[in-house]
Amino acid sequence: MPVTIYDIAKEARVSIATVSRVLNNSGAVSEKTRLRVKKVMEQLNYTPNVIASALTKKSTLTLGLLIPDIANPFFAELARGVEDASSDFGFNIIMCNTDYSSDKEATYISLLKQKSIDGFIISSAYYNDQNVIKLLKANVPLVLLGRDIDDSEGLPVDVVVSNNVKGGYIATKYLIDLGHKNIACLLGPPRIKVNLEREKGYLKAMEEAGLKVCPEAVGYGDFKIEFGLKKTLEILKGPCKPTAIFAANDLTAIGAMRAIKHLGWRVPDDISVVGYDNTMLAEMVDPPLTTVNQQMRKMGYIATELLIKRIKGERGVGEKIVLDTELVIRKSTCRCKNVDIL
Amino acid sequence: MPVTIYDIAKEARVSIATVSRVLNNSGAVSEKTRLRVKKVMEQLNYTPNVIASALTKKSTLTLGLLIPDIANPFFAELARGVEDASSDFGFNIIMCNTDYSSDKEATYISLLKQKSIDGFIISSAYYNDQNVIKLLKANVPLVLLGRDIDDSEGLPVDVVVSNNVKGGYIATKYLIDLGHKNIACLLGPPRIKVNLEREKGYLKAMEEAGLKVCPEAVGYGDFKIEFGLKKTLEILKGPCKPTAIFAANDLTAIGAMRAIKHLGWRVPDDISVVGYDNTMLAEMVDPPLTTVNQQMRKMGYIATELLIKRIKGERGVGEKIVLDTELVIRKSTCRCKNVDIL
DNA sequence: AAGACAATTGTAAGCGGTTACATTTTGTAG
DNA sequence: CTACAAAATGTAACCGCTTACAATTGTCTT
Repeated sequence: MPVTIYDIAKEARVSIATVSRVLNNSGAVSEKTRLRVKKVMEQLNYTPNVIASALTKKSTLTLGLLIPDIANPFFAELARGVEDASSDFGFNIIMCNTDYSSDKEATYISLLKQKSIDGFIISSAYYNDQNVIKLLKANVPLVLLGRDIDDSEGLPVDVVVSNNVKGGYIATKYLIDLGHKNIACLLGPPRIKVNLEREKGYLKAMEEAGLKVCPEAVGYGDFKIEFGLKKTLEILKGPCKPTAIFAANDLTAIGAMRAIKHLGWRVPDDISVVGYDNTMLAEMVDPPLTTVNQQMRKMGYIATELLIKRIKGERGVGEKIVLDTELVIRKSTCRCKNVDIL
Repeated sequence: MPVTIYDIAKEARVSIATVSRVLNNSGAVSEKTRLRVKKVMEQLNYTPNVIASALTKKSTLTLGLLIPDIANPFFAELARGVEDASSDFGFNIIMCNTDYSSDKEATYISLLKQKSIDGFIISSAYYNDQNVIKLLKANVPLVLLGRDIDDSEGLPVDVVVSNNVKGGYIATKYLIDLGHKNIACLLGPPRIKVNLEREKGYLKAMEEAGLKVCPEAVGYGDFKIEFGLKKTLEILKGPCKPTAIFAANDLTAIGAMRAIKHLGWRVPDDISVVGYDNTMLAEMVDPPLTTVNQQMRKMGYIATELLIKRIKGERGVGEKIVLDTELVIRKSTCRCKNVDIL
């Protein structure tokens, strides 16, 4: 039913090889026949069948995007950047939600391989993600987005992340500069490297300022509101009595703010809160959240660009691109008033 | 390099036809050989090439999802439902952001057709979307998600939407019951049918209560914060002086709240605001937004289920499924205190 | 005008499966 | 033990396109 190169060939009185040549701008075709073939294609409203060409060329112009959850604004932003780049370069993306599960990730990967996708954009990697390692060993083109693995150096992976150590550092430093000395730190899952890095930044700032870290006031969780809420309640009821909280993402920070309000305190007057990510939520909560901005869309875009270049064979060794982070100061932070802690 | 049915056939001492039969559970294969072939597949770690089979079977187990913007939480939720269902039924989804542009939509559609996807989930349709009409005429399986077109009846389309008339009605009715008589209404683009429907619900509630609608207090926009902000400023500075605002999505409502605060009024004490969608934003803004809940994830899931059934030939005529909407009451609304309007 | 070489164009064999149809095996009634 | 239908298996064409290689045509030299 649909028109094929055979139809074009017949109508233009050439062989299918010639049709294929004008289709791919490959091989030598005289200008005269090229035009004739093109005209026939127009007339017959021909569109090439990507599946058929994929069978021999092994390229589907399709990429797989593995993220934990598209309903999470952070990943939605990344995904948007990825899709924008894909579209700009003539690729499409298949979106997969792994829900932080290695098994789901593995299932998707095997499915997508069967579909001959050209490469993977992986944003769900744990620091020692076996799925990723396996892909790399099998020499499958991929790029790590937002999350690095442990020994990416030496391997031909491109990694696009943002400067998490700096992010943790500037957030904490800002609180310290405001006079806070007792600062809690709510992190995401330790299996995700960014959390270790943000913690590192936090610790560095604390150490530089000669401040002690209260062990009960540092905790790993799961990046969700509930965690921020519960952990903050726990911390505030415990021995540490922090005057400020640094949370490793906006959702956790929002949970922290709720907990504070729930206990009858005020943000920022009694306790300052800094978040991380600068999702659209940050400017909408009350008070608007001071937070570390990551260039999520840009990260997604750049990662995809790199992957496509790799697929096209334009890249050899792997590279790690670190995008800058910066603090966006809003209303959830203020000078420390709680002097009884000093 | 990769193992094919030929390898399996040779190793299991059968023909490729038999291998294909056990692969698809089609045709008659004796239990004995079936087991033998399966074992060889295991041993050789065989995975079928979807592309090759797609060439003859014309099925790629892949669906196209067309949405305006994945970074918009509303569509992200829909997309999550869609992807969940796809995954449950063994399909994958290709995500496309149309940015509300018919041209972009058309481009994606033609690209995806070349890739032989099995069907479309379209959530970006204007009420008279020509792209959709064309697809329907070409008999391409598709389902409309969240947005209906004008004359979907009679055509073999499945449509999954939520009850927008009711949504507009209950939101407005609630405000009326709180004593508000002068209620503004901020709508999205009139080219999207849901806005007409929500307006219809609004008008119905107003009429039933015998209230007059102030023409300057009703306006179409673009579903964004900025619109809510600007339009609200305009309305509040105009002749209408409403005591409550019904906005056709949460972002617009948030914009309206900003405008109100900007003018030095308070929400809800001076002006009540109701939103629409119940995105996660609604519970995070200050004050938490009273809004109409739509079952977005469920909508996405059901739509995808229907599409897959249609692809499998299990459905004939089109059906329109209308999911219920309900009001979620939070803190952005209260009894009307502004008596000088009466 | 013939020969040499380059530029075009065509032929046919895949790519990895599916499937109609032919062939062989098996099972069972007579 | 035949005879014959049913079950199992094999053969080969095809899906729509790419591409190595062969064949043809065109251009220039001498």
